[in-house]
Amino acid sequence: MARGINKVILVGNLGNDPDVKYTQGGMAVTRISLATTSVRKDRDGNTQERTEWHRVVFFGKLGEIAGEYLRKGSQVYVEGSIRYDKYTGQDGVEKYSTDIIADEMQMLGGRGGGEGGGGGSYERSPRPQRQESAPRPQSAPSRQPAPADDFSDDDIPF
Amino acid sequence: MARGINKVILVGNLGNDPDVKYTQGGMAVTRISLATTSVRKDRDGNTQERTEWHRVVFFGKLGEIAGEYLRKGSQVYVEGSIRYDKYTGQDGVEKYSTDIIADEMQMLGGRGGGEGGGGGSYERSPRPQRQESAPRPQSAPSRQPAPADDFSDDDIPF
Amino acid sequence: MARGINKVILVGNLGNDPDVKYTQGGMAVTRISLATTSVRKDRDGNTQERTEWHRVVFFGKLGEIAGEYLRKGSQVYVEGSIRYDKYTGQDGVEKYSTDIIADEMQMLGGRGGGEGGGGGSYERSPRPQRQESAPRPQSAPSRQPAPADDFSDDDIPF
Amino acid sequence: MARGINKVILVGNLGNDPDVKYTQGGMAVTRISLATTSVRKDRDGNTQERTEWHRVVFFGKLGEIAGEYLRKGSQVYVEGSIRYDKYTGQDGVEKYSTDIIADEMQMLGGRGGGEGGGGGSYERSPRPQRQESAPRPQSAPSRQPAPADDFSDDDIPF
DNA sequence: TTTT
DNA sequence: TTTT
Repeated sequence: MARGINKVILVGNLGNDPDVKYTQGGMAVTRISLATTSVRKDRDGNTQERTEWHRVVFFGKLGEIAGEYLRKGSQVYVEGSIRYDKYTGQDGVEKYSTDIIADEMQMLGGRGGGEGGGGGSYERSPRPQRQESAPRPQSAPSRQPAPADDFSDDDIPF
Repeated sequence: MARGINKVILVGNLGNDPDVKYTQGGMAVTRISLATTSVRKDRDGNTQERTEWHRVVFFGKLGEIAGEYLRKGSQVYVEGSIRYDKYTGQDGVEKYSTDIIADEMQMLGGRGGGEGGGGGSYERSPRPQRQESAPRPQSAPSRQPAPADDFSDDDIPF
Repeated sequence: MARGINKVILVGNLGNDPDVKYTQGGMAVTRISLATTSVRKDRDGNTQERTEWHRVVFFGKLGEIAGEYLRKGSQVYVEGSIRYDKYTGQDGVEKYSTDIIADEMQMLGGRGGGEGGGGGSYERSPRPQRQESAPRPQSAPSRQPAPADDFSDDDIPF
Repeated sequence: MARGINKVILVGNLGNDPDVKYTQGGMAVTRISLATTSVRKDRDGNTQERTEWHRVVFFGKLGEIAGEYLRKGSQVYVEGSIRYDKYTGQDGVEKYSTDIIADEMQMLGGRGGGEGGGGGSYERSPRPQRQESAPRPQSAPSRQPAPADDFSDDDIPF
């Protein structure tokens, strides 16, 4: 449960190769710098461009895939959320940073700038539940008021 | 892995109470009819309205929550994807239907029209992996090139 | 002013070249068929694919650009809204259709599948304000290959 | 034309009443602070909350509407883009800020927290085309409480 | 600083 | 009907 929606959708190109690090626990933390450019005409009719550089972070399996397949120049679709952080720099001054925490990624263009090329979409892996054994979901009612006749006993369909 | 993005974001009101059914396996399949209205001025300056009625489907845990908390008139945020189906009606004629398969929902407005009221956001539960035992993720490299110094050993953070 | 949000975001590939028609008033109405594919593992661990074919419609200037630059196989980002229509077929039977009305488009991949290639983003032009004499858009070709028979001479519809 | 997609979708509650200022040219520049809260379970099964405070900016007509109808506590849907700015503070130190530039807004919940209540959606007005004499917008109040000192007399910025 |  |  949460309260509110915080969703970001980006399509842009990487300004550099991804930066991949690992936590002590072995989780990948991959960062990219992603450019999106918008264009408008100013009041004198001149075309003006402005580029935003987004700091995008991928965790876990998604971070490994990003680190492996993305390269400087790659075009990529990213979906995630905004996170604002405040920290104290080495100079003792309070600083602020903004990151996009990715939870879905799709390489675009067939060969985005890297050699591996190829498009493909990946989702952030669900956090593994920490539990002794996987109990049967308690949410399923013991008695069904009415069958959903157009779905078999499979799990959630497409 | 997938190829393409198919994403729908809706904010609207329910035209009726949810319709909850269950598969033989006990999975909830809840359907709602969601109205979104757009307004424009026609060439004569008159205001014209048009309402789309979306058929939204919630599966599993999300379907149970939708069935429990949503009511006719409730305002809700839904995120999901479009699914087109083709089937043969009882009259032998081919028919087409379009559904929005929800994977996130948030009740809006503090008391959307039902008594339970209250807002809150819910995500579609991840499909449980079917496996003998949960093996340690092979994706974690045996050796880490560099520690991600700003994340502890926790799982994926906020 | 409106009531509700009806938003669709697609990234996919064209199954065919665009179909461009013009209203009697000279407005372009361009249709494409856009594929998005999702993949999941079924309960037996087998990979299953499912492709949705979206009918996307571009009006006006955006329709002209889509018709000019998109080609079969092109990868494209589309943003728009869902519209459901009900009509009576030639056989007297009521039918339903679902279209995505585009209001933003971006060609992806650096060379979308056509020769013109190159990416770029375009927005639906605002509806021209009613004015003394509506000059014929200069971008409309002097000869229309085919009338868009299902749209009157109005400006961009809902 | 542009290159890239930079899209943000937020649903949240205002932490304070809107701050409305006007440029010397009479354009409203309204700022709100919008909270979105996410919840997760940490590895010990405890519920953890994290709230992001988004700085959202509305320009022009949209800014006037936001200033008029939104209030502390109001729930609102906002669509826009992210803009990162870098500036030198009064202390001579370089600082960074992140804003969400809104181009669509919808009040939620039937009575957003203010008296006017009611939901409704508004889009950013298209930039007026350069014209002989730019008439002063009639919607701008005859007296501006405070100048929006960080925007010149230009129209809606990036 | 909001909200539940 | 696309794409990988």
